[in-house]
Amino acid sequence: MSGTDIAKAYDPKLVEQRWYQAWLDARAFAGVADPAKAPFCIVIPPPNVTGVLTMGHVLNNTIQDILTRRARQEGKAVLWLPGTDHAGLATQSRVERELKKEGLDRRRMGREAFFQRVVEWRDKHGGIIIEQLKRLGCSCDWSRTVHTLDPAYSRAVLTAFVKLYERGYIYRGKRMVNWCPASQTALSDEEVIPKPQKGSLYHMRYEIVERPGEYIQIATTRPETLMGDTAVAVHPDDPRYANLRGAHVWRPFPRAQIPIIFDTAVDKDFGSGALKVTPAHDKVDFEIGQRHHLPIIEVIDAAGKLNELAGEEFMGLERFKARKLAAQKLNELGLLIKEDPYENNVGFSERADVPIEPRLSEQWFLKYPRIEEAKAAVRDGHIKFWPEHWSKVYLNWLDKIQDWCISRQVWWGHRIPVWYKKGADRNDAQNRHVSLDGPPDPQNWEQDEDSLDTWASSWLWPFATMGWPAPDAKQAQELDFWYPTNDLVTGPDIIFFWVARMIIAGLEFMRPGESLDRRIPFKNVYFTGIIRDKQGRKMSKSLGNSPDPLDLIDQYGADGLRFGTMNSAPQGNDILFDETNVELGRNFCNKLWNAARFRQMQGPTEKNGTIDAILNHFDAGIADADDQAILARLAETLDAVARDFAKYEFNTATQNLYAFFWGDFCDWYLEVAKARSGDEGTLKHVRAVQDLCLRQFLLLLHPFMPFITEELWHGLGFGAEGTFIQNAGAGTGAELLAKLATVGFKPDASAAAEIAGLREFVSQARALKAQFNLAARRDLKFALAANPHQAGTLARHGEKLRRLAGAAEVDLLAANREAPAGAAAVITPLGTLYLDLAGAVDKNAERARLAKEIEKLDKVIAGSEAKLANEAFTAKAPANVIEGARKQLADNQAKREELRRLLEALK
RNA sequence: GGGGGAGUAGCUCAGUUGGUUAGAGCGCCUGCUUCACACGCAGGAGGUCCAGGGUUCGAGUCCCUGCUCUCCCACCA
Repeated sequence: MSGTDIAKAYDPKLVEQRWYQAWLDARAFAGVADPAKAPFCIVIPPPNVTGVLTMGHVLNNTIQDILTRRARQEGKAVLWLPGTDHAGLATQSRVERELKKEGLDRRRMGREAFFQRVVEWRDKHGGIIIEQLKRLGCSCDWSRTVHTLDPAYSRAVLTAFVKLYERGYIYRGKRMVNWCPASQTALSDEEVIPKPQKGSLYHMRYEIVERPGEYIQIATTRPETLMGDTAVAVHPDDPRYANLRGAHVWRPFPRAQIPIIFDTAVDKDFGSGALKVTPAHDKVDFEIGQRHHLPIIEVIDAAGKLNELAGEEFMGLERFKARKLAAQKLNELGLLIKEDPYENNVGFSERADVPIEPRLSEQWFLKYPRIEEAKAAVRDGHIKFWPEHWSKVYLNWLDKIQDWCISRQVWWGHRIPVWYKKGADRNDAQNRHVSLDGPPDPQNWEQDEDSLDTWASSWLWPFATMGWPAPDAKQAQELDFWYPTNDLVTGPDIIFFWVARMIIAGLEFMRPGESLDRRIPFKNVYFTGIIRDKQGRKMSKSLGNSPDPLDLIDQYGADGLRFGTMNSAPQGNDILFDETNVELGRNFCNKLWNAARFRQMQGPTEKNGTIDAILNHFDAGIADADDQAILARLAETLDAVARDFAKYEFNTATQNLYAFFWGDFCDWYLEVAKARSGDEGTLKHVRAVQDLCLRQFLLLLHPFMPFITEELWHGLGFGAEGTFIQNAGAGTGAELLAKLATVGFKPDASAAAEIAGLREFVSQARALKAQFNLAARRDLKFALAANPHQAGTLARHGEKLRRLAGAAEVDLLAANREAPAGAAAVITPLGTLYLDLAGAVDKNAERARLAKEIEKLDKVIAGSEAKLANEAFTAKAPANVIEGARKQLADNQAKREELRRLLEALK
């Protein structure tokens, strides 16, 4: 911006792209590991490379950008390391959908061809999100962008696998997994979404072998699995079945004897208290089966169809059709007692949205290392969680942690680096080869078909992005410099998926033998809330309730979106998204823009306006209470925002910024400045105060609104050519006051109170005018019966008061002079203010108003009197509280006296 | 079932270690082209701080009980 031809309204489109390009051209975001500076590093939670920006990303990345920009301002060596995630199953599913349209199938294409196809798809659709993050203003070091399937990163992932295998943490096992029959892969517990389903509870009966004609009653929702039953279980304390120890029942089809067993996992109070046990198709049943050494009979195959073990009638039948048929058969055999409607929770595959099938499968598992250390790291405060309460959730999970199934039947990912001797037993470790590059004689081996869970790659993010495990010389120095990283900013929904696992990985792999503080991956974890719509629903594509952040940027500007989002996001709370918040941010940009315009209209600003340069025009002799008050507020705000940063309270920070700039600087100080049109010296001085406020405020605001602050920083001449605002610090309140002291400015503690009084006075005067529908009039005469100690105030601030109140005159009444006849009156901190209406006052209405005010005061005074009359209060309350109460009482009493006098005068 | 979080103005939320008469933005009502800004200015209405106990001289704030909403985990076949 330059000269006087500045647009009336701020147009972010003209500014944002230009500055972002300038930052990129200057490599302003490059992380330089400068040992002379304190390190500050954030690694981005890698978004899905083919994803697009959501409001969740906006929240998350705005916070990260705020932290990194503030750190640069503080003179730290800053690295915000970006990257993307290959999102294994999600991406593979999308490409498979495309293939289906073309009539293709990944199995027929073969692994290599399919992988290549996904690579092409990724390269075509990937990276959009990176460009979108740039639109938001994110100051990542893009030259370091990492993708989880990059060669170096992939080697890190496989290295971790090999190391953990060698250390005995990884094993292959037949275990119950959440099998998705649609995608034909195992899912982690976290990828299974329980949904309430309406179905039936089938009550059936099995005949007791040892007592023909006697039956045991069993309830089940899944009769289609009964062919895989290998026992019936009851609770050992259940008196109804105590006499059945050692007994057996007849499984109706295929007809076979199966034992009655006793296990505490059975709920006595559910149904009849007897449970059919199908170890192959239910997690709990599998565990019971293990305890009782039951055989495992799989009757459902990978596609969710029944197999030959289920019997001829069921073979090939889809599982839900089989359910109907099984019920029908039971009924025909007279074994189905009843079928009740029943609602229960069924686990659904998050991606394919079909009921998962608990299924035994050969999988790779990780037994987590370092669990105790991972707990200690958070419990003992080496890693701080914000808000703190998430640490309970974290510790709770680690207490009940289960082995992690890390293999996925997916091709888009890191293929498990295990080879099996051709034709040999894969479960015999003798027949395996585990290494990064495979066996020397590959013709004799075949590699495991599975790939690793995506989280088994991203859990290495804080160090594998920096060159681990094979850093070159430069990387080694940087890893040493920036690890552990400072802050991690993420959603609490991935506290187990990602955060906990990164902690474990860091402790296991980084700097073996060194202290906990050196091995943890980050020092602070800030958990954002979840952005919801106005009805409190999670934002989702299917609901269509998620606004497109890019539309919002087009409409309101990136700064407006950022500020509005932060302003409405208190720490630890979910955010109900409301576009009016973004509007608030946009409006604030405009306010800032216009305050700068106003300043420029008063005269040119200096080039390279440092604080010292500005202070050349500051005249301590001219400085009055308004200057005192605004500079004190500026100093306060610098410190308040610093405190907010220390506590990660970004919404409090935006509120402090907003209140200072709009409420104090614009609403009061700039208005007052308009009235201080004395000599050239006064003008220069007042401009200097404005410049100080604008300069320090732009610095303080910059992390929240990077574009407009950069624009104004240069437009107002504060920044030298080729420099950026992110490299200048806002400083503390004390530093500002110290600078001011060098030009003879001494803080005056009473100034703030005096200005508060003036503001109240002006407000009262305006209200008085409004009461008589005279708000727009500027030719009215006021008279003030000043309080004794306020007589000088009017003299000092008369010009300002007249201008702000819109008064032609404010007469100072002599102590003994009568108030004008027929005037309306209001009590202000300066004294009683009369508005001369020359008899136009409705006396009855005025009396009613005064009486009402007196009545209100009566109540307050009565409360104060009662409190002060209470000996317990005067004996126990601290002196300053008692003093405050006394003063309040005295003030109110005096005010009431004056009101009574005014009432009397109206008679 | 286990563990969190939250109930304050019509809406979304602040409210420091308990201490004057509980605040902001939006919305609403009234007025205003006042020489930066109508994305603005000015004035105003609007509150049983979920309910009931308790601690205290004093509770929106601390404790207990209950109610409502919400999230996470484990899930009853």
